[in-house]
Order: sequence, then C-alpha cells, then structure tokens
Amino acid sequence: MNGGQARPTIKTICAMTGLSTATVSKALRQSPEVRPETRAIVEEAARKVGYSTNLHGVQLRTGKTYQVAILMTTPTSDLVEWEGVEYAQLLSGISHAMEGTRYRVALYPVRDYDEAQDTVRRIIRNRLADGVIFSGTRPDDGRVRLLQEADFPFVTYGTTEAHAPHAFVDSDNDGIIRTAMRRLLDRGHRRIALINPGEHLSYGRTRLATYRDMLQSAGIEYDPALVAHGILTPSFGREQVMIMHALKDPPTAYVCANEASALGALSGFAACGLVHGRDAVINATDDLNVSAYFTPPLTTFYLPITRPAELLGRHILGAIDGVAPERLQTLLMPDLIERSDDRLRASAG
Amino acid sequence: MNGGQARPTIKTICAMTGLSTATVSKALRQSPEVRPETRAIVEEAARKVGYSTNLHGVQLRTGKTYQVAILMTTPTSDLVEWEGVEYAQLLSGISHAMEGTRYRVALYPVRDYDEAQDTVRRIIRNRLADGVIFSGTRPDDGRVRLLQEADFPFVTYGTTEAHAPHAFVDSDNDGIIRTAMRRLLDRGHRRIALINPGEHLSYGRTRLATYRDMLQSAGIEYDPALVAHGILTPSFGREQVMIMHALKDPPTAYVCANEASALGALSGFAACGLVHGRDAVINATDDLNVSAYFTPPLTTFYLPITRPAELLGRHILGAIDGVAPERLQTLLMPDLIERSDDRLRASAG
DNA sequence: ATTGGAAATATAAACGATTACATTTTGTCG
DNA sequence: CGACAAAATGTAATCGTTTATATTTCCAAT
Repeated sequence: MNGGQARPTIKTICAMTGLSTATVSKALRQSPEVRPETRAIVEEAARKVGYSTNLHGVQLRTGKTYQVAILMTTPTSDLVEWEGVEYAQLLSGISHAMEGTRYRVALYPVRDYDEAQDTVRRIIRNRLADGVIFSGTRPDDGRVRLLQEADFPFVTYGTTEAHAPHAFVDSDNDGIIRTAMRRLLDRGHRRIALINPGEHLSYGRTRLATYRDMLQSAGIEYDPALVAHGILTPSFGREQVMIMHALKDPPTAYVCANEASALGALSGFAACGLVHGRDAVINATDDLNVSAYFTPPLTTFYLPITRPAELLGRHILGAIDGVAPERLQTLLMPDLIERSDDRLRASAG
Repeated sequence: MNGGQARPTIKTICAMTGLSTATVSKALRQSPEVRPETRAIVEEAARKVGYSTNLHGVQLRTGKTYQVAILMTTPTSDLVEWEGVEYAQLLSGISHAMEGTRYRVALYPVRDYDEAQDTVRRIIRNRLADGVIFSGTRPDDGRVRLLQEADFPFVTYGTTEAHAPHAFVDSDNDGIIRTAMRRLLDRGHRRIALINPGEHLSYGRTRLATYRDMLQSAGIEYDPALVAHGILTPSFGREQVMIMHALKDPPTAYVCANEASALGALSGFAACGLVHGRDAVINATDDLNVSAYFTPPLTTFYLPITRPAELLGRHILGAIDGVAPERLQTLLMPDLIERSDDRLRASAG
C-alpha cells in the first residue's frame, strides 16, 4: 500500500511488526508497559525504515509545542548601532543548551516593553510555546506578572521584585559595582560617573543603589549629574563623556554598564582631548571580551555571555519540567580583569 | 458541553452558528466558496469567542510547519570574542520581515560546516521547516546542493557558484574592494594588506579575486604575505597587523573584511606603536556603524545589517511561495563613509 | 484443570484543522 | 411551474500521535 516514498509513521511500523499503534507508540517512548522483547522488535523496525516521530502529531495530541519563545528586544528600525549585539551569543548559548531535546528556540521580536507584554499575552493565550525567556527586566515587570498569573514556565535574564519567586539568571550587579567602586575609591577617585541603562531596568536600579551606598560609606555626596540613564549604545557613552567633561568638577572615572557604551566613552575621550589614565579612566562590564582590544585596553568585569546563556537554557527546561523556581535562580559574578591600573598619573601637562 | 474555559475551536463556532466545520473553515480563510453574509456571521462569532486558529491542527493536516529555520554558526564553545555579533541584528531583521505572517523563526545552532550539512539534511528529511536561511556560503556549497536536490526553499546570505540559480542576498564585495582599492591606490598606497575571512568562503574568494585584479591593473605585483585568511575576530586582526608590520616592506594600508578585525587591527597598531594616518591606515566593512566610535574613526563601507536582513526575510517568504529564484537575488552596495583621509601624512618623526 | 489477577497488547476515540465529495439551496430560463 | 446548473453548504475522512478503556495472554496458586 505504502508507496515506499512517503515518510514512515507509526502505522508503517505496525504493518511491519503486526503490533498495534498503541504498543508501538509506547515502545518508542520506552514505556515500561511494553515487554523488552517487543520494544526491541519495534526499535529494529523503526531503525530499518528510518522512522522519526512527526512532531505535528504529537503537538496536536498533547498540546505541547516543544518551542521555547525568546523575546528579542530590537531597536526601532534604523537605530541599530551595536545595540543588543550580545543577543547573538545569548541565543546560541540557549540553543546549545537544548541540543538533544525536542525543544527549539523560536524568536519573537518586540520593539518595546508594551509590545513585549502583548507578545507574552499572545504566547500564553494561544499556547505558542512551552516556555518563555526574556531580558530587560523591571522591578515590577508586567510580563512576569502575566506569566505568573497564567502559571506559565519562564526564565528572565535579570531580576525583579515580584512577590512570588521566579526563575532567573543575572550577573551580580551589586557585586560588580561594589567591587568597582571600592577599587576606584581606593585609587583616589572621588568623582565617579555611572553610565547606566534606562531607569526602569532592574539592573540599572541595582547598580545605582549600590553606587550610592558605596559613595555614602566613603562619605562622598551623591551628585545626580554624574549618573546617566539611557540606551547603552556607543553614541550614548560618547555623549555622556562630552557632557560630563564639561562640568565644572568633571569625573575622573567612568563606570560603564556594557562594552558598547565604554567604547563610546573612549571615543568621547578622544573627542574631548582626554587621555585615559591621565585625565580620567573608564571601567566596563563586558560580555564579549572585546574591551581587551580597545585602545587602551580597559579594566572590565568579564563574564563570557555563554555562561548565563547556557543557564537560561537549562533553567527554562527545568521550569517546563516543573522544577520549583527557587531552585532555578542564579547570580553570576564576573571576573575582574585589570587591564589598566586606573590610578591617575601625575599630569604631565 | 464546553466548560467555557477551553480554547475555542472551529467546532465552537459551528455550535454557535449552526454551520458545518467545512464552511466555517473556509469562511475563516476567506474562501470565495462561502457567501459574504455567511462569512460575516462566522467572523462575528469568531471575534466574539476570541477564536484563533490552532497551528498544530493546520500543521498536521497540511504538512506545513510555518517555521523558517536559520542556521546559526556559533563558535566552538569558549572562543566567543565578538564573533558573529551581527547575527543579532540579522535575526531581528528577518523576524521583523515575517511579522503579520504565520511564520516564525526557529534557530538551529551549528558548530561548523559539517554540522550545518547534517542539520540541513535533518530539516529536509523531517520537514522541520518550510524554508532555510544560512550564511557563510562557499563557492561549491554542500548545503546548497542538498537543498536544491530536495527542491527545498532557501535563501543564502552570500553567493555561491551553484549551477542552478538560487535565492541570495549579499553585499557587493567586488564593488567594495574595487572602490576601496582604487581609493587607496589613488592615495599613493602600494603595499595594501587584505584581512580576509576563511579561504573557503565565497566572499573571501570574491574579495581576493578583485583585490588581485586591482593590483594587476595598477601594475603592482601580488604578494601573498599581505593577505591573511582567518576567523574575523579582534584577536585575528591584531595578530595580523603585528605579523605584517614585521615584514621588511610592511603594508601602509589594511583592508579589513569586518568591524571586529578592524578593531583588532587598531589594537595591533597601538601594540606596535603605529600611528593611524602616519604609518598606515585601516579601512573596514561595517554592518553595525560601530567603526564611527573607534579611535580614530575609520573609513568604512557601511551597510546597516537590517537591510540585508529584511531582504532575507522577504526572499524566504517568496521562495516558500514558489517565486523563481532568479527574482530573489539581491546584491547590496554599502555606502562609503570617509572618516579619515587615508593619505599618509609626512612622517613627523 | 480452573481461577484470579497482573502484564501485555489491541481497539478506538480523541486532538483541530483541511478537503474530496455529496447534498442541498438558490436563481434563471423556457 | 419545473428543470437544471451553479452556488453554497454539509458529511466524513484524513493528517500522526497519544491514551482511556477493553481485551487477550500469561503465570501462579488453588
């Protein structure tokens, strides 16, 4: 009956073995209900015809999608500018974590926070995925609320202040700023600028809070003029240096929240005639180990993005499997890589 | 019967309207077979219960997957180093091009060329997607062969020398090198280095061919020592500058195939004590507009990656729709952005 | 040999859509 | 008004799985 051309199905194996669909199905899924000898027969037949299960059938019957949705925040059309470059590594890390499973990564591009919420709603409503991953968390995050209400598996890259615990991965921003500030303060810096992401973002909040904390401990008054919030592109870093440099009491150190803004800050140095290490210094947080190639190389907190990425992948699989959220929370402390001393040299003129 | 909780299906609408599944199905798909009045009734009912079609049902019945597979070449684990950062923008561009359709982007991470071929085979065999997109093409590309044999829709980012035409998007590498070389030759450069991708890649081949062509026209002998093939990371660019600088007749210009290697080359300049514009210059090709922020800013051929990305998305939809491959081929010429003059200044010592 | 019950297998009904084919309705024309 | 074709709708099978339930097989204990 079968043309031989068509893709083999469970029925093909039934015809070959004389077994019923139920038995074959169970055998293929290693159910203990089927005798080992029978399973062997089924597996042999499956191997012979090159059977592989048709996901569509499974999906329809079980309602599972075997898709993990990743919300990918993409800048409004043309303003690309090295924004979100780390996404590439993030995506590949997550995908790698799912190798050997049936799960696939499906991309959902969103332009902003509101669109992200809509997308989350759509994913929940239409069961477009079995789990969701997203970044750019806010302390009170609407997406988290939606997903928790729907009891939908998810992992965030970034923390929130949600009442109920949820799975997340993040770098230890408190630890980063604490270490960075202590180091700079030790080296005599008193005017330290913070180049931060948008104000609503959790990690910006955390960084700012710790920054203020460290200033207070050091007995230095907080100056809002030294803190910039914005989209962390090179152009933003550059602008902020140019603005802050024009202050009557300009910063001697810049702590940048990513490598893109650090690169921009360096470009701002050049534009203002500032010399790194003489007039001021820049520290960064780097996911891509790229600040090693800046001129001059910068001191950074380096966490290869593949690490959080793989964890995101593993956590979402866990969340889908019903592992308790408390057990799927990871804070990662980047390594401090001191590429420059960051003590200001005596001005040589 | 229906708890009211369950997601509405076509049957829900049948119950509401008294119509049959066939009619409702056709009405929802705007079939001309159903009377406008009937369609209105169906649409009203659908709206009322918030019906949205269950893809799994469609997929099983029609065999369509509504997935576009993107092969994402990811470096071997830890060697991340800013490799493939442009993928993020590429992915978002492609995804955006599919907004408003049923199609989703699904990611298939592959470590190398062989794994990519295996993955292509799997996608074809198991009909995991309706179309495939990949980059890093070779003149004689095994993936292209597989897909053409299977008559499977695909678009490449990069050209090949396949016998039968296929859909592709690429930047005009011949045009880029032609323009870059003419400009540098006009400015008196005679020793021009080419920082190129791996030898097997099509775009590397094209660049090299045009490079040799331009040298020959200018009556300059080709020197293999001035051409480097490798993975275009910052570290590669840096190394190559350091190696070539040590030649007895070192280059006065470096033409880098991407922004990462250009950044590395600049870093190499610093390491060797070279001053850009005095001892040598660097030109780049840039997808992310990031070379504007290098110190000094570099002259580049800039093509915002969103453009090829959107085209890739549109082309794959076309290919899936059966549009002839000849009509889905696009070469894009980047804009030359002259950020530095690139004439060597008289050495000031 | 019979019985009981566990273990293994089979039957058949889903899941939600599409679609060949059958049937009914509608409208036109003699 | 009746006949007929075209238009609209209905019936039922199907895609490939899983799974509740039924049936058979097997084995041990009586």
